[in-house]
Amino acid sequence: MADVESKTECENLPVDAPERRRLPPLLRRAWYGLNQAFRRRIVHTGATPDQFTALRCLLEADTKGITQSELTEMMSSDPNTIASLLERMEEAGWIERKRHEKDRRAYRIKLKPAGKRKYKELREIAIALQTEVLGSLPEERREAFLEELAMVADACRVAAESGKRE
Amino acid sequence: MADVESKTECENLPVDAPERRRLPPLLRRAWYGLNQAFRRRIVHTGATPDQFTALRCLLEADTKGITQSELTEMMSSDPNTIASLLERMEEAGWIERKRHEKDRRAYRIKLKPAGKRKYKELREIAIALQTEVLGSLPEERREAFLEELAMVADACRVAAESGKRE
DNA sequence: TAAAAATAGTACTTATACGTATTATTTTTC
DNA sequence: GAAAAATAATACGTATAAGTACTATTTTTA
Repeated sequence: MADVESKTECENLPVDAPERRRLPPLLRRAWYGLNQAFRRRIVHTGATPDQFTALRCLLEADTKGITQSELTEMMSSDPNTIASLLERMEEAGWIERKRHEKDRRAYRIKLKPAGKRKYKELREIAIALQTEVLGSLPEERREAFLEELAMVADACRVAAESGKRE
Repeated sequence: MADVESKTECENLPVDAPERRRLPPLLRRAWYGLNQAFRRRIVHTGATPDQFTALRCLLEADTKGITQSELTEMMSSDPNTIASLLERMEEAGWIERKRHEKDRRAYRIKLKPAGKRKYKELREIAIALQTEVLGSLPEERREAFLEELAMVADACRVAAESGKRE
């Protein structure tokens, strides 16, 4: 792995040297910052960032209603986390869970009208924030950046899956 | 269906259309995936990803020892979270907290030898993972990507700070 | 088709995120 | 220089992340 002489000057430093930009701290800063900003902007609605993410996934999914497993996958999350998330959302009256007609182990999660209204309310705020944050990049770089971020995100998922049960 | 004139075809879709790449889900996927992968690879060491982050910050900081507030800032975290994190790390014998000699409200957090050893052990694994994930990008794009991610991360922090107490 | 393996979801646990309130101390202000 | 404001850390509460173990059900396999 140790190559390089003639590239940029940082290439001779270890990948985790404090002087270099490092992926994990940057991802952490970006995600925590975005999440905090969003939480603070929506606290008056009674929703949390994760609840918004769940509402979005449900709205964009099949109208028949997806299962908790499918939502877990869509949210890059964990079955336990999703179960308690949905429990609170059901109490709030935003969703309902009905037994799957083909597989009685599973539920179909469906958005209720109150959930759709809540989503619309939150979406405006989310779009404004996203636009604000992406505005920090030159416009001609935005699509390429998202493309590269998608590649990195996929690589992270692959790394996570590979270590699953060893 | 509104279609395109001058830009790329996606530019007429709302920024949050499911067909487009969207910053928040991508950041979520990347961060959660990276964190999960790292957690699974270090579980045998008895440490968690956040504990590693704290160890790294402490090691790279002033040898006199930083305060909890400073660590909170460095980790983009919260004073409460840091307090309980450090409590566990102190029990594990990796750090110690001494009263600050100038400001008796504050502590100086110092790495103990066991903490330094633990960090060295974890660092190898962290570097391998980071290299693996960044390897998903063409080499000539990596520095620019990190640069742009830093800009986005800063914008996220600014957005989070601006909504702090309103 | 009966036993084994896989899957959907829950219960319980620990770690983290972060909000509000409180205490101890320092800094600011009048 | 004393009261007011700010700051460092803690206590307590709720939400989320994710692991292990468990139940109920479905699918696979022998």
